Amino acid sequence: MITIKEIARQLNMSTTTVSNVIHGKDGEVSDDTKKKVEKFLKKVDYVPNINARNLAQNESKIIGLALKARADKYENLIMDPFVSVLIGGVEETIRNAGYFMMLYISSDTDEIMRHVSTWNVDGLILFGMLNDDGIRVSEKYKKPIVCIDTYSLEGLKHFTNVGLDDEQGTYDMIKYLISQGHKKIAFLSDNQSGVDLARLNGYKKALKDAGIKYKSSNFLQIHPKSDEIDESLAEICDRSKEFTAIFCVSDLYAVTLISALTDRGINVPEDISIVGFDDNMLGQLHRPALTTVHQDVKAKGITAADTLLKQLAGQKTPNQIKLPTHLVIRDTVRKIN
Amino acid sequence: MITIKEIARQLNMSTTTVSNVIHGKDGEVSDDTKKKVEKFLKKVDYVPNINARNLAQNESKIIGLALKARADKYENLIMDPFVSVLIGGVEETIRNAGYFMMLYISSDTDEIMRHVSTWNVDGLILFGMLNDDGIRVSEKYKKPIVCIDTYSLEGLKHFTNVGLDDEQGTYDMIKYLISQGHKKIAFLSDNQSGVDLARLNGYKKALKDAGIKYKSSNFLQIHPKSDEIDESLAEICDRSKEFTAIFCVSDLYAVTLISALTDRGINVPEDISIVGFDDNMLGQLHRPALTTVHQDVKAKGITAADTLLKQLAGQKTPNQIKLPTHLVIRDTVRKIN
DNA sequence: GCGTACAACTTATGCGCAAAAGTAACCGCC
DNA sequence: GGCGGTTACTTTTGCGCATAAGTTGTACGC
Repeated sequence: MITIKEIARQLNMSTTTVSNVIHGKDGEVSDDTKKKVEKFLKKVDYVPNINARNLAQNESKIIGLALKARADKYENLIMDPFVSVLIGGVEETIRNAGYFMMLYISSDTDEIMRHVSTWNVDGLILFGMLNDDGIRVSEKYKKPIVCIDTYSLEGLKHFTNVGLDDEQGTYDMIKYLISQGHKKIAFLSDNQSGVDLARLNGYKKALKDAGIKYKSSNFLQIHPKSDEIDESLAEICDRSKEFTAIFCVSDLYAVTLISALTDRGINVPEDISIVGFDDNMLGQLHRPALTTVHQDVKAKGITAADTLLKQLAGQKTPNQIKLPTHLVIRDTVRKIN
Repeated sequence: MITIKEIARQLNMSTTTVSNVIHGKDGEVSDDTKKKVEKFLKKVDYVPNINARNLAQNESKIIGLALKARADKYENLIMDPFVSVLIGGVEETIRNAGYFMMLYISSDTDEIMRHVSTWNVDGLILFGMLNDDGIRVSEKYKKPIVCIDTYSLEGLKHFTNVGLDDEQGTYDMIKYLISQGHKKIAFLSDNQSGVDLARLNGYKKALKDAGIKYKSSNFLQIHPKSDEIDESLAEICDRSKEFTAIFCVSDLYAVTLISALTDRGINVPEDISIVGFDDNMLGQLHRPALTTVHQDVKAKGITAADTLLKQLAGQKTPNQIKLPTHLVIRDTVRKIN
């Protein structure tokens, strides 16, 4: 790798002059030398040593994307197309802005923090952090942080959140189910916090507005860990007669559930209606095609990255960005009387 | 961020002493000072500045994972669960070895090369490169390179390839189809090079061994670009009566095709048998569940990363690693007479 | 014809770290 | 008692870059 010093030596000039040309500092250098240097740079295919540059500038041009997986969801997380689309959106945006992306997947917040400080990343995008983790990280590192899908009022004082109007999206879907004659609607999720809680609230609100009483027994818990999922699916299938429709917090769960039901001879949507949330390829390719709440995951990644880049450029950004959702009516809901 | 210099000042000793403790150079430093320094390091939560360290050491502790997307497959690539599982496998392995992963997605080899040299990565994992690209990159940067799923005899002189026995896997599947009475078997792919070509060879070989003549018209070309895919699917569906079974080079294509067929009232496996390759969640969750060739994508990522780490440690590795495949018989193949 | 302003450079410094080279004290040994 | 060897340090250097500070040379105004 050729260095500025060597280039300067060969061109018989100072390193500062070369450096000035590299940084396009016109006015500091004559057109003549500028051309000469530029030609030479191209010839030797000069690439700056990023470590030296970063050391001198005290920046890194790296944006960290930390995916925190709950230990019990690890496999699931990385399998989910949601994640790769998100990564794709972030990477593309960051790269176009001249930044680099360092990906970090862990279930340990401390490990993530160590990683962040080691690399002195310029900014951080966090996904899947527990609410308090985001705060912990942001308090320790005074770098801009953008969280994705984090629900925490306290957190919003410390970082920007990019999310959805989860409550509204769910509300719309439940309202749609009710309009199709459904009253016994279950809510399937793996936890009752953050995003899932917001969706649960939308569910409750829609029921309430329709005069249907919320029953806690209609909250169906799925255990995503690979050695438990079959059991929890079996339980849910066994109880399927209690409901006419099940709202699942993700397409993944919806499709998984439909498979389990189908295997037991319970047909969707004839015997029971199933809806999801996300609108990813899983539901799109499924037959019957999944009725679901659409969210634009790539846009989420892009928005998160854009917001972070703005903050790095010193611009103000709202501390809460909610992307819209819309219903995608396909074939897994039956109209009943 | 506290520096070694500052620590040395506060402890009233030289930076070298501190540095020696950090690097565990016993014998260079007394137990007393060692303990003192270690205590202090813990107290101030010292984290080395990686840029300075890398500059001084001329290494980076970064492994680059470059995903090259053919421009027309970009969306597709990042959507495919294949990619996220692969990323997950690589990231996990690299992280456990104390390395970091920089992810780079691009359709431009030159851009990837620039990225590589900018960051002075210690090693590179390439996926989706055209065969010659890998050689170009490896000739320019004398760093260890591991390619995934690259078919190039020439390339194997320059780098290690981690792949599958694609030919055998396909051979086994076609043989199975034939054992189920199928003779008119189509081969669906989007190109005829690399992995797909190896699978095509397996297909041809199995036909030949069964005394069935290969017809080039049985090669079905799918155009994955979003504005062309519907058209090519329609074409294929229109011709579906010509075959009793279609081998698809990926589960994604298989499931996509089944959806298209189903939408036209053509049932799988009653009217036509469809098989895939990969065995990912797409086919697992599909009903009827997809009969496919299993490959362990995570193992692929892990193996690639492991191999690279070995090379970085100066160990010899084979220049060609083929992971095994096996058939997964599920419900998309009908036995015919 | 002298001071000033400015263009076009060069020299020097430091970012934080690792490591080579240097130093000083001490111990044992013939 | 002088010398090699060892221990436990310190001083110095340099990685490649950016930049602050310094140095020319020259055109211009009065």
